[in-house]
Amino acid sequence: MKPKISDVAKVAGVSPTTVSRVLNNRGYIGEKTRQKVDEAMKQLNYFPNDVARSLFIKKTFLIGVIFPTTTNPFYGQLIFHIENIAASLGYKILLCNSQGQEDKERSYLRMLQRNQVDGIIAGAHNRGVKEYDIPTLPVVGVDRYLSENIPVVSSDNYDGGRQATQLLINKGCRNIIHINGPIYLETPANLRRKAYEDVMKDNQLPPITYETDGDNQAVIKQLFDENPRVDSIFASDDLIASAVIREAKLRKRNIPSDFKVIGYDGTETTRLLLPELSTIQQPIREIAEKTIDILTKEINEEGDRSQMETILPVRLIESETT
Amino acid sequence: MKPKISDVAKVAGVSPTTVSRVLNNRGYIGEKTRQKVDEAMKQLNYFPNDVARSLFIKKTFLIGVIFPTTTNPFYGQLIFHIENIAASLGYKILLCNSQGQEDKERSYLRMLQRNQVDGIIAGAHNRGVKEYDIPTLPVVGVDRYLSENIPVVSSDNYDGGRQATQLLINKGCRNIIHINGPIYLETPANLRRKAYEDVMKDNQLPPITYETDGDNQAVIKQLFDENPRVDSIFASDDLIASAVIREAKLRKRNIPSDFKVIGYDGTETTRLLLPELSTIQQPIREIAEKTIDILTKEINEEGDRSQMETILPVRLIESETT
DNA sequence: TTTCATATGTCAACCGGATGACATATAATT
DNA sequence: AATTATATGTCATCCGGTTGACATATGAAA
Repeated sequence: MKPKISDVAKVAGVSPTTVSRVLNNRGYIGEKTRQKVDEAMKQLNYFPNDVARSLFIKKTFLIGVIFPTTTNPFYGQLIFHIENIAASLGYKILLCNSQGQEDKERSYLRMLQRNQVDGIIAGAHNRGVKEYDIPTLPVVGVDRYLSENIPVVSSDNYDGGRQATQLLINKGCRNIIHINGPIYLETPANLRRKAYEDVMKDNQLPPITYETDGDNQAVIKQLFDENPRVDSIFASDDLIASAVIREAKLRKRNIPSDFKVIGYDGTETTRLLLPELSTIQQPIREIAEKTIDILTKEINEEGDRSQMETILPVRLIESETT
Repeated sequence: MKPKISDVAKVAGVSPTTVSRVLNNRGYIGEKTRQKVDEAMKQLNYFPNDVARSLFIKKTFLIGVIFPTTTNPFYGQLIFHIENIAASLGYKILLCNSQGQEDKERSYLRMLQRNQVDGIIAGAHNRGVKEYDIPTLPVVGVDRYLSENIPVVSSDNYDGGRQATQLLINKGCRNIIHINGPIYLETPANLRRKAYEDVMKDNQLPPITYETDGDNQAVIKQLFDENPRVDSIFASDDLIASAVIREAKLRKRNIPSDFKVIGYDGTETTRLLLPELSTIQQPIREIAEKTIDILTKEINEEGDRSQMETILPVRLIESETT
């Protein structure tokens, strides 16, 4: 049986209350007593039961984190930083991979509430999941509009889209196509596409966009078939950009002289595996920092309801595909 | 204030015990009563408090997961599958990024015990962290020997190393160099190197190994400088392999005619970003499955202490760098 | 000598829910 | 009419730790 406070008290020869006082540094405690208690805890290999503690203090120091999948390098890196910063503040992470499925998202939300998390960070969101509006529970969205009452942190997607498109134009491209993931999500990431369209129009160029539903390869083939004169592609993330490069090489296009590609995200993993890819790098660490900052302030009821949207600057990385 | 069982009872016009009976499906419950209770719960937006429940039943359905970092695509994908399978069994994941630091690992272990996790899955391990030997708590290691009493799940690293080396030899390479990450970890992954050395010796070829401490690029440059005649490299993971390719291209080596590279891991992300890389693919999903299978059996005290090591087969992916 | 800060103990209530014991009531069976 | 399965209520206890109230003891300062 796991030892409890009363067991520690017996071994140390003090009262349970005294042990609790030592644990929580409350009231008067003598130096010798503290030592006796510490020794007893070590001897019994005692660990305070945070479940019991949480029940009483009505706080778990748990943060629920919902993203589509840790497999994607962007989310993997973002979650790493979130966990990291949270841990430094004494918070622990309950991990949820929603996989873009509404029902999973809903059931995770129930689960997190049953577990009495102190707050939720979510970057997954299907239209129609209204369950995020929980009056009693702080929630922060990352790159996703969850509800009018929920603060969002994202990078400057519009500026990123603008920079990417402008770069291609500056390099002399005219037949620039944008390709993005599922657009039905109400996400600030759609601004990348909007910026692309705006910049194209400003330059009297016709915007053409494709959308992948997951099968990147098929859509990209179609794109090339339907647009033989395409001279560059702005992909809404680096994975798609990579598939584009692949297909372009198969079609004997010369990168970057004959054909240019720029991606989006600029994760550590992409930089390592595909350093030649030009891309728009998101400030992942800063997004994590800001998100936790807002969330913990809401948890401690110091939330600033005036700033509902936080936008962080992106950085253009010019490499060898542009 | 969050509603509790007694609030639900009041609204439904029944006793708290009856509500608890409905929640746990225990004893006799009338259909009308069940409906009244369900409605009351919906009306109050009631969620059972799992903290209180856990305290009483002495089970949290929490699994602590400790790996170096979710940023690495191998761990990201592994954790995704672990979370996924765990969720389907009603378990939740407490995520820990140890970053290869002993002190972090230790403090995570304390944290997990305080939180009364039902079990721990760990793939991080620094020599000297003996705290994994927790008599009362099921632990399973992934690709890491944590202690003599802790079961390990890994892929067949020796066979992977053998296949990789043999492939290079079969392709006519003779100056094959192995490069791996920090080797001081007591990990089955060291078998990759052992296999490389064995195969080389079997073929009367001198094994040469390099070790990176994190700064891949520097070590790789040094490797090329010191071994101008190197004709192929077996890297212990795909990220290193990618850096090797990078450097080889800088040195105008022609891949694969003039110079060959094979990596290790074969994650989804690598396959997407660097599909041309030949590699040894680990069965990540199966590793996750087996790990959880062993862990849950230990949690339910159906553990099979005879099988302390589980080794799953790897798969050679021949692509364009060999 | 009195006063007070320090140190520790005892005791009870509480956090929210689970559960066993027991009482009671209704309706269906025998 | 007696028995039994079904349905619900009351009550107390427990899970492990926190906290406030109150008592008591000691040594130092006033």
